[in-house]
Amino acid sequence: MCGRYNLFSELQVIAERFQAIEQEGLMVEPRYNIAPGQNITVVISEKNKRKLAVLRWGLIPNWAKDPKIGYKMINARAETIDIKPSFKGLLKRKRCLIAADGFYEWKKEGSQKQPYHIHLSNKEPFAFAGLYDEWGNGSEVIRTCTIITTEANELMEGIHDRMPVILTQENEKIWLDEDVTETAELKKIMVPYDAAFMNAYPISSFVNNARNEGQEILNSL
DNA sequence: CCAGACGTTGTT
DNA sequence: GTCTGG
DNA sequence: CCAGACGTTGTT
DNA sequence: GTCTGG
Repeated sequence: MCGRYNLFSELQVIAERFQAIEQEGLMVEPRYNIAPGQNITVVISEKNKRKLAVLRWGLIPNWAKDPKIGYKMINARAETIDIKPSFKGLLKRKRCLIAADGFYEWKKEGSQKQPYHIHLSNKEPFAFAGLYDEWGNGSEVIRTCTIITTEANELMEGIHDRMPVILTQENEKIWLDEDVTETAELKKIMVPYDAAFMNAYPISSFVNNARNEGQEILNSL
């Protein structure tokens, strides 16, 4: 699955990488330990114009009575996303890119858990496939999102059996294309990223506590 | 029809 | 054990 | 994801 | 809102 990640590239680099021009109230600080429940930077397309936006990680469906449900909805399985009532509708109309430089997974080693940092070999930022929604109860409005997961590729297999869906730049276009509503076409691109272009290495358990921040999180053990 | 859930992960 | 908060 | 709390009453 | 279970 994907329950923690990082985004430390400069805002300008991110905006350029995703061809996203407009920005609204953006998180500028580099983040090395992004956790569910926090505000994150995403790319949304409206009328074919890409813009950066800030959403809370942990989807609260618009029909939810209790927003606490968001703490459980941090991921959506690609395999069933088109049949689950919570995600089905969003897949057609509320897709977003979630900008990242890397993510963390914990490998079970007996009773221990060893965290790993996973990133692209070229060290460039990339995007998770995500869904978002807007929730309100009359007095407040919360915009939230979730990260889609798929089975592990050859690199991830040794660490964990699931991984987030990372889109190629070509597939990012399809994902943000508002004219694309065919589930089949979208399912085709929710697949494990090519392991040949990824790298993973063990890091300190300093990352475990979500209050910990700082570049040293990326240091190899 | 209405009522009630709606999620993923990992572990058992 | 289960839920909430970071 | 992991860490950390998890309760009520009455008093300050 | 939409789906499942009774």
